[in-house]
Amino acid sequence: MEKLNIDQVAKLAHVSRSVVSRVMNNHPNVSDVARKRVLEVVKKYDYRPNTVARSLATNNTFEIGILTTRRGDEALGNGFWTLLHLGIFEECARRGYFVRLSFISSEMKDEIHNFILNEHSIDGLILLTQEVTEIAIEALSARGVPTVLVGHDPIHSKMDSVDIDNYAGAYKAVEHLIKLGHRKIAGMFASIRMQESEQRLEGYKQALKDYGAVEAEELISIGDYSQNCGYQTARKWMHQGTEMSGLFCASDTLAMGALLGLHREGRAVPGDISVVGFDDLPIAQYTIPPLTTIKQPIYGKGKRAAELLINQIENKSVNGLHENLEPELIIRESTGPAKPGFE
Amino acid sequence: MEKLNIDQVAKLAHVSRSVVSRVMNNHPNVSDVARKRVLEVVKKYDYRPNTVARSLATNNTFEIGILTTRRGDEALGNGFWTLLHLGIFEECARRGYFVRLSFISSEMKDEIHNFILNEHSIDGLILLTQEVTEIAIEALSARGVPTVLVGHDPIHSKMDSVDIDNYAGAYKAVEHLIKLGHRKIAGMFASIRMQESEQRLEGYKQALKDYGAVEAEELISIGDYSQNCGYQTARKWMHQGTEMSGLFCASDTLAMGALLGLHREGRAVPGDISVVGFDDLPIAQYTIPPLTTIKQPIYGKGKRAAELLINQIENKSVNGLHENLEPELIIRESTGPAKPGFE
DNA sequence: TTGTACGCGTTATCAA
DNA sequence: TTGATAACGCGTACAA
Repeated sequence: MEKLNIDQVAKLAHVSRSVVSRVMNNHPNVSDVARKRVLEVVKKYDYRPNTVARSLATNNTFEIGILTTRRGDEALGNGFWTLLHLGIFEECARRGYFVRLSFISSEMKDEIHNFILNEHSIDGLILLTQEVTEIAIEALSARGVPTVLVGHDPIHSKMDSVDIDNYAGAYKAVEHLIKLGHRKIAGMFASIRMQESEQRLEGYKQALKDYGAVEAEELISIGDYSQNCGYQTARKWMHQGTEMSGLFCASDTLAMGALLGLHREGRAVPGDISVVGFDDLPIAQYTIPPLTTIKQPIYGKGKRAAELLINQIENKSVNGLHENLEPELIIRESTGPAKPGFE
Repeated sequence: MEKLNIDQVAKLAHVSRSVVSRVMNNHPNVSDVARKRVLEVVKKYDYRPNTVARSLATNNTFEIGILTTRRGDEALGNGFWTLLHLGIFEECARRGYFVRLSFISSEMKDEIHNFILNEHSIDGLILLTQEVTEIAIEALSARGVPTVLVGHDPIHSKMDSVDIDNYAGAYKAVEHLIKLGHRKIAGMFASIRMQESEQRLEGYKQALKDYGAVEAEELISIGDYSQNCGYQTARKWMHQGTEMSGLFCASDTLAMGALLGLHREGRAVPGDISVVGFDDLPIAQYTIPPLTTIKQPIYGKGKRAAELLINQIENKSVNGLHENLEPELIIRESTGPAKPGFE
């Protein structure tokens, strides 16, 4: 069974190539008999138009690129990214687009030019994380590639972006602890150069303020999202004798590290300290104890980003849209009432 | 700054398009002065050859596809896949290939034909997991796409594949437990329809046999790799009063579930039961207690698969190569000596 | 409704 | 060493 091209199909169907092309692209103005003849040949020989030739003629590839942060194993290996990629992939598949995957770091700025942004090879781009945006945006701005950001970036407000309401998420987490009676609630955050992280910090602070709980600098740690950071910080606090009965971690990975750190220091969760995470990674159900956390729609974020991007590609309309999805409190077993008298 | 095409570059450099083409592709037989003139124009206008047109002319796309299992969130969200994807990506990037990402499940066999295997759009394919192989292989076999399997599949022995030595890994895990004095060692495995899983079971059994430890059907569970399965199985065994002092789990996710299950049932790890996992996911360092496990080179597996695939693409040589990488025992804190008198 | 002819931007062949 | 010219396979005005 040879591979046919459009001319051979046309000949076999006794029509011109235009007719074949119209049939393949569902264009109108094709007589029923012609269409039928073409479809028979197509089916018989399993004809598929050559994607590359089609791209050359139409100047679009039906392929989008996603740029993911390239960090260390620990940060990449937490399951967050696969879910995000999956959300993007499935929406793209639904609408007929392929997905090209890349991991980039700041060391490879040159490669981004030469490799990622190869001319005409993709229709659009999704940048995962503000970190990625900072790395790649310069190379992108020159060319006019449709782009969607996952994670708002105030500096690039003309670009579509999607995120969750980080402020609200953090607020809900702290509110939950407060309603359980906790007054001294520590917080672990990643670098506030990222808007996402800054807003989680703001939500945390505002909840403390609104409810009149203890606000103190020594109850706040700024580092990164790694388990290791959570672990080290928790141990440091315990060694220093920093008093707290609640702990909000701006990611589940931080929380996981903190859980281990607290365990090492002989503190019971939630007996001595209640812990809330952020993300609701699949593993959060299986920490010891299972983690109360703020669920963010990771898959949904990816899916929505893909939607926005494809809309942009197909309508040629740049919107400067900034969308927020809602996070949700998931109560498990790492939080409990504050001990009476502890305030 | 307009985008130029090869003809415009040629005109500006006062040469013919052929010369430009040769320069861009590092072909010989170009005079130094001509080369210099071309490179000046290229640099000045930031000219990049149109990838699509090039693909049409050369009939290769410098893009490979990877097919990942599409399972539930829990199974996808454990960090394994990102690492595997990263290994593939980085090797591809090094050799100038793009990576197209897809997630497939058995429900979408049609889409695999229509979408994934689109004509001429990729140069080769990596199938992650025997599961994926089973789903996609039929559609693939018709066309002659270079393919590499991650995870050996006895049925498709003519295709290149890469895996780790699953038998040896399991053997090492059990041997470790035995040397700590354990005699009753349970094992949790995934479906033995997968060669990978079957070999882990074999390694487990053989180690028991070689060292004269207890071999018993009731100490073996066959399910899947999910945390939930580990959790349920552990609880079931405890309820039934199944005696054991060691537990080998064929994945870290199983082990994580088991850890929680044992905890719920009031068993101390490693005080009452020592647990060994498999994979060494990044999270294995942060379970409570940190998990002793068999480390497999996840990133390296991806990298090696990409190497094999690109070799195949570029040498046009199908080898039927089956490569095994070595797993390694990582001792953390979930294993300890058997209690004296417990045998 | 159909068919012809041309363009998309390269690479490859072959003669000069 | 160079430069026409012919593919590569498809989409699409435009004319019929």
